[in-house]
Amino acid sequence: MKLSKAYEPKEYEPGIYALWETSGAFAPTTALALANTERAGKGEPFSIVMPPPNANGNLHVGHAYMIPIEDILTRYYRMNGRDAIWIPGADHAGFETWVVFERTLEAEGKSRFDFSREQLYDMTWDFVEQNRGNMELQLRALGASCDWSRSVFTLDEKVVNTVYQTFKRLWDDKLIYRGERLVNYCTKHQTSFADIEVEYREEKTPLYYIKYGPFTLATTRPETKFGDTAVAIHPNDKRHQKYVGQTITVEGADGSFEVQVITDEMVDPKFGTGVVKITPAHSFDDWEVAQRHNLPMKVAIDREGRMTKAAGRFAGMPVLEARQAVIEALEEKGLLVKIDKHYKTRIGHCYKCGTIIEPLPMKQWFLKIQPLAQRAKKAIEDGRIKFIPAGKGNELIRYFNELRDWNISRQIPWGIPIPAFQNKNDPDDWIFDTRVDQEQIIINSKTYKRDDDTFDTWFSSGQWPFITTDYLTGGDLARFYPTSVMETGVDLLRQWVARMIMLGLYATDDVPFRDVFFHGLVLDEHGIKMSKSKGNVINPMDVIDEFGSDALRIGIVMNRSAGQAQAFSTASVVAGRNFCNKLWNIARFIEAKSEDGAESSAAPSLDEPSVFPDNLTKNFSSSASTSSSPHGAPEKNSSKVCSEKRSGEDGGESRAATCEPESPADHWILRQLDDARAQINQHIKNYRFAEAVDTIYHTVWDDVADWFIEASKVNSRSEFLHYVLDITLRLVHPFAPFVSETIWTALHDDDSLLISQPWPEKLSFDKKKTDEFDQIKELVSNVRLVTTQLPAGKYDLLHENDALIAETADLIKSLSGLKSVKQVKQGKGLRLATAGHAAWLDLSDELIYEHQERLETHLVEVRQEIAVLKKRLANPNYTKKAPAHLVEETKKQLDEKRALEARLMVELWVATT
RNA sequence: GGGUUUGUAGCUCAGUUGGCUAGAGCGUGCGAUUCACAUUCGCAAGGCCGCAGGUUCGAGCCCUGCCAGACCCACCA
Repeated sequence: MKLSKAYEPKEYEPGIYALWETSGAFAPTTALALANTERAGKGEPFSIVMPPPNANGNLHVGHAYMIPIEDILTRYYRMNGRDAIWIPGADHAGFETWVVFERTLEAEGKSRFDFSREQLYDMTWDFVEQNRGNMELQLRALGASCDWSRSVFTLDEKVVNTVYQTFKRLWDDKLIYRGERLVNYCTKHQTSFADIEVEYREEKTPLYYIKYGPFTLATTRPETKFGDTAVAIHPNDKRHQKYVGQTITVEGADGSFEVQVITDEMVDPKFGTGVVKITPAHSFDDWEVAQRHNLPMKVAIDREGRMTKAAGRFAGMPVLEARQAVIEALEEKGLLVKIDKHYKTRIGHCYKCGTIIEPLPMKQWFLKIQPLAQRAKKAIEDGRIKFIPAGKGNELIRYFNELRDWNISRQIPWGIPIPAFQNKNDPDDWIFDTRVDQEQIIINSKTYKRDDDTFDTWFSSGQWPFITTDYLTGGDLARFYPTSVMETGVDLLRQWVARMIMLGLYATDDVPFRDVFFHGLVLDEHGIKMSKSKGNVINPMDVIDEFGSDALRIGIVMNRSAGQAQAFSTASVVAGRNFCNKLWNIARFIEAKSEDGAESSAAPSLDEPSVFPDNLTKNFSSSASTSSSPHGAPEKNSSKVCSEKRSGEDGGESRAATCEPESPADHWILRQLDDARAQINQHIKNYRFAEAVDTIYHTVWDDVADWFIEASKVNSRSEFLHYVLDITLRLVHPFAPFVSETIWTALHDDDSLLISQPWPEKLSFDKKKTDEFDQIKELVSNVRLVTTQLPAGKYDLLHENDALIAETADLIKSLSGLKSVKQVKQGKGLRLATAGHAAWLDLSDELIYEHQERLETHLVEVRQEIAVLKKRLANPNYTKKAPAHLVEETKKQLDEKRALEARLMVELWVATT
């Protein structure tokens, strides 16, 4: 029985995930940490909170980058014995979900206004509940090793309770206030938006020049004229000074009205005519001006986007219609001077339905932000939060400085209701009360009516780290706050990360996380932003279906750096798939080897995938695993110690195998693995995931497969092969968890899981032996380089009693594809330019002659390098100022190059003689 | 208007505080190979590191200017 030739991810991934999940491996203080007392408590707890994906949606390709990163971190620190948790979540995605839900209502010919708030809330809840499972299944498909038992939905009771607690505290601290402000209002969705939720588009819109009392002014919105309460000029503008301070009468489209003439810096004398009409209720600029000058406000547009009574005979018209009608009326009256049809300006749109956002005055709940912002700013300046990439911290500091009060109300039912009630008889009397399920409450015989608004999603999301860890209530997860790292997209820097820092510091007196890693946008293959309208969206589930989850993980993490928007590359996913297959075949080879070496019952059984994973632990046999069974089976093939240290009471928790290296190849591969281990440690610590993947990729492929396994074909010990595989699997696991676990469970007949194994410790090896293998490698490369240029055929390698070559003759022969390696009295043929060892390729004179040109080229190159090095050393500034070790290094290089030159000259001399 | 950021091989991208011959994946060329893997193996070609200056013993990396792109923010009627 054999493993299938190629790794088939689909056959194994769901089963493997189920094994992890049912084994409890995702929980903090894992079996590993508990069982390994000497490892437990190593370092601080590690925690990461998942940015909750939309409960109602599907994961997109951005998640396919985010989840692997968070998973790599979690698996890595878990294997390192840290008390590690990754808390998943699901987002009710207030407005996003609301839009989708409202669309289904509309499809049924219904409107939100047909239902009460409670009904709408319940309907939406059911709607989300129906769809919620998908998202979580997709997270599993990506291999997310998060602790599902701790999953938090953004409308869970504990979320609401904490949000109310925070709101109450802010209220008591006088940081919450009710204010009339201009808000960005979508007349279709009937809700206001935060500034960052408005999508500005550059558009052509006519600029009308109209007569306005004694002035002519330019406006794009003549219909708002009914809301004008002033007209402004720049303080230094000489042209209209005589009117300043006066009240003038303006003839309009529907009768005349009076406005004051004021001066304000905001007016650009060079724009239009240098005169601006001020409409405080419908323009953000004008609102500001009105605040400064204490101007009255007239509302000309209502929440439906229609003209109010103030518009006289235009009342009830939609805005755009009114604009046209007003212009026609002005033209009739001779008040229209000209129209600039080429004028372009930026117009705000609802980012969901595209409706033009109407600035409207509205009573809203506001959070006084600056006290919170300044504290957050200081925390960043003090370096209490580390940003990756670092520049993002400075960006936040600037943002905090200019941040204005935050409108936290939304006019949609799908969200957390604002716990505030208004006295029916005194509109200014608001009280905090959490009985939001009641429309009105009576307190001290006064009737209070509920505010029907809900919180902005980011008000609750902003508290996510301390909510999910139950920090305020002191649950058992409280030890994980502040969380170790927040991993999220650059696009959420302001709307989410900034708010978590502000609210975290406010509510807990501590930063919500130590590090923030920002991932960039994943673009399509050509570097274009993915969008449904462009039809270039890549569905991660399709990619998994075709290439496997591990392949997607590797492919997407590879060649990517923090914060950068970068293209998705199918080629990289293919590389990832091939990598998994490579690892798989390494395991197959090692299995086959131990089969060869095993005499009797020791046959390993690598089962057909079709039976997998049900018979997972049964069908992959015992003796195939490292030579010592838990019951102490005798070791074979080696007098050296190969043992397995196990810990845990009833077996199966964790194991650390060791096996002494013997051959140069053994020592060498241990060094390579140890280097990889150390490098990955550094890379993970620095959040350099692409480099970490690169390291493991090349270690497995180049070192383990291409050199060590190749060498093992000549001479191998099953135990040591398994030992190498064991370490390799551990190193691979955080990056390609499925394939590594599949192999692991296949090789172990107990219940042990790779996910719970310890990360490799420092490996020891003999440097002399590793050097020997390096020399063998160099010789082999040299032979390959020469023979690949020659006609196909087998050649003989000659040496004059070289100990290493003699000892490893078979190995060299095999690796180089030689006919033989022979010891001779006198070397002849082509002398190879290999350091430290004299060896000749026994070639005919013609072949040597053909090789001559190559040699000459090589010699020229080497001589050029020598010249460069000599020049560098001849420079007194270099030898004086450069660090000593670099100068030494250069000298060493020069020596090496000269030696090489000498060898090449010998080769060439032989070739030409 | 302000800010951030990018420009490195045919393509997509790495290159950490300046320091060995600037790397990877894919692609390309030549060759090999039924015995772990064609999702294979070996070898190679391919780079004025956007342009021009500057600092330095030394610059892909630091500084200045320019060219080209991306993104974010902002109140121009």
